[in-house]
Amino acid sequence: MTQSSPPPGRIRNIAELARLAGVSAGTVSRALAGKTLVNKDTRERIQALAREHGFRPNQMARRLRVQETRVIGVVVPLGHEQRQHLSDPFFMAILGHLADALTENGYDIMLSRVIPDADDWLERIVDSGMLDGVLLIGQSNQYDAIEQVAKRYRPMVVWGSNRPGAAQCTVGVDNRLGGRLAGECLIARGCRNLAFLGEIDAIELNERFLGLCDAASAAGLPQPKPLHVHLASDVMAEEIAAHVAAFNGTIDGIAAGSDLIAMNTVRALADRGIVVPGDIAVTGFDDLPLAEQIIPRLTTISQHIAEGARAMVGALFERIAGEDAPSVVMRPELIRRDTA
Amino acid sequence: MTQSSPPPGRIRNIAELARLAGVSAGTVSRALAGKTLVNKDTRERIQALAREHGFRPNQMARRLRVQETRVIGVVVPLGHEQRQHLSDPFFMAILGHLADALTENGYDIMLSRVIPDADDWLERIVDSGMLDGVLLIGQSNQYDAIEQVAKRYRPMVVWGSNRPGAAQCTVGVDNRLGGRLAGECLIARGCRNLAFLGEIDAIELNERFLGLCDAASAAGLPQPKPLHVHLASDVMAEEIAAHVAAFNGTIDGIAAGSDLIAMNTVRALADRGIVVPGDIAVTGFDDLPLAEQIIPRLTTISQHIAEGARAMVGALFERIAGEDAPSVVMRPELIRRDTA
DNA sequence: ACCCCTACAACAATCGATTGCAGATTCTAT
DNA sequence: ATAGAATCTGCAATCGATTGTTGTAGGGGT
Repeated sequence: MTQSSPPPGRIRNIAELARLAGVSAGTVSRALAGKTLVNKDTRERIQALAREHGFRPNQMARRLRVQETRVIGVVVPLGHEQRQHLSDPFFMAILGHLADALTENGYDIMLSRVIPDADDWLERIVDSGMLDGVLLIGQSNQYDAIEQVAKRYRPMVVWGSNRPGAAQCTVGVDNRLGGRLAGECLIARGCRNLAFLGEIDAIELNERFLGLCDAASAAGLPQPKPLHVHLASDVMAEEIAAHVAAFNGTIDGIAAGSDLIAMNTVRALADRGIVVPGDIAVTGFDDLPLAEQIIPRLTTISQHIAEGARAMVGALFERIAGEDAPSVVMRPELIRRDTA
Repeated sequence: MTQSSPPPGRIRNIAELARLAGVSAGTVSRALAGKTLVNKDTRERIQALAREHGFRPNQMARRLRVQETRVIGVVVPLGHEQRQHLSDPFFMAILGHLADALTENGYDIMLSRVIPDADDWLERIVDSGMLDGVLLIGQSNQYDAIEQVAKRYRPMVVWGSNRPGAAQCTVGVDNRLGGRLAGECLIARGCRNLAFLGEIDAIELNERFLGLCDAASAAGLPQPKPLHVHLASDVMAEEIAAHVAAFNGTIDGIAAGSDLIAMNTVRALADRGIVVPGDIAVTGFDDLPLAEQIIPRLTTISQHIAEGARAMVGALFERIAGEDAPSVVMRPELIRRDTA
């Protein structure tokens, strides 16, 4: 608004500005950085000149020189499910919180949605020289590949499951416990025939399923049935509808692998006139904001996403500083609402 | 898996690899780039050596040199609503599609969530030297600031409204027409007292409201009431609940500014025992995937998000190539489902 | 008047890769 | 055997900023 005076001839680098100001490039650099090493008058004169010409130092050059990029890679590996979309609400919820925490600390975000075809996909990212650190959202089916890199590349934190003796620093909930909580909730309602809806190949969902089995056997119930559901949102709805159609009263409790799956399941059940939770009870997993905004409100297992995102960023900064942040395992929490 | 042989001493740059291979740095560079200028044997030998030592050229240096970064900035300006979160499902839906299109073309994504406090927020981004182009998601209340930059910086495309004579290249739907479609749908159902739920300061929502007014006056109905709703998801639900509580039967049709608002509205109405669409009809705006996964399925105005994202990326590439891609205005489309 | 110290600015090396140009080697043809 | 062409490879400049070191001018103390 107030500022105008279009730049006469555009200044492209520090050297040109230096010539214009009648000083050397080094002095301009220090002046723009606000260093006291350069005389207050010259400093302000140079800063004014830079402002007037709309000049800003090239960040690529600066970062190459200082060997610090202030960029964090946020990487979503889509190994088990290539068609899964970045718009998966869980990614987005956690990404939002990561973005908040990172931008507050002056870091930029490089977003990568990677399909791990070549086996050096993670190497390519961490060795690109473009990043000060990496946050991985989910382990997909790439646990070993991640482990390889974690052994030598420190500034990396992974959202996912923690296995004993792992080199990678993970943040996440105890998925197995979460699965058990869901199972116990369903069983307490009187459900006797449980099913699990989700993709068992992904390590996190697999553990949730195992937790559900724990709960079932503890109650002396038959082994829950795992029903496969792709994570790609376009086919998910049909798949779930097909599963639901095949129930025929054999199932009275469903633990969904995620809130998104739960939401689609409730939708599919309603389409067939099945009452939730009266006929079939349903639990979700994640506790997305969505879960309490829809009808009916989802009973679900909270992953404490906001807290987890903060923990990831905190751990990453410690590791960038050279310290050795440990993994974090959060306690999942049953949020009882309307579906179970 | 198969590859192992841990790198003996880590190679940090091309020069070290060159020494190891007994050639010059230039040759290594050409060899790794797969140029035929270097002998096939040496080329393969060097590539094998690089693979063995897990060496990858520093991208920062490369990009500085070739003056091309292969990074596109995706920027979300949060001017009118600083508390709005990146996890807004609309951002995320479009971001997902942008990410797909950009990664397919070999570009990386730098994600920025910007609160435009300093008036040079956009300059700082486009002049950083880190980006080959910029995609802006939403104009927020920064139309003029964007216009300023668009006059001199070509490779930028904006999701939002197109005003005649604008320098910025925009992609978006005709929001006013969309608003009118929503209004006409409600009126056709027999609604007589319309309300608009949304933040009128944002240019897009304002036009949707205007379109709703168009429909109302064309039908000889009173001016619809604009009811303010923050876009921050944590307060939105309460605000909407408060509006709904104040209706007392004075409103029978609601055009929501977005699907998210519509969803929360339906939820709030259900909580008060108000039947949708029987007592009050509701339309959304966006047509997120969500809209047909929830109960009840949302009647909404489609923004053709996927198509829009492709158009943005297409236009951006043309502009990067130096051509002069025009703005795109898409036709909004009424998607009739269960809420109106 | 002389010396020393401080404050400031210029010089030049550096970050790590790319690439135009020139020099060197090998090969072919005469 | 030798000119000439063809094919490689090395040298050095370049991208644009940062920063340790060196040099110089001015001021103050004796």
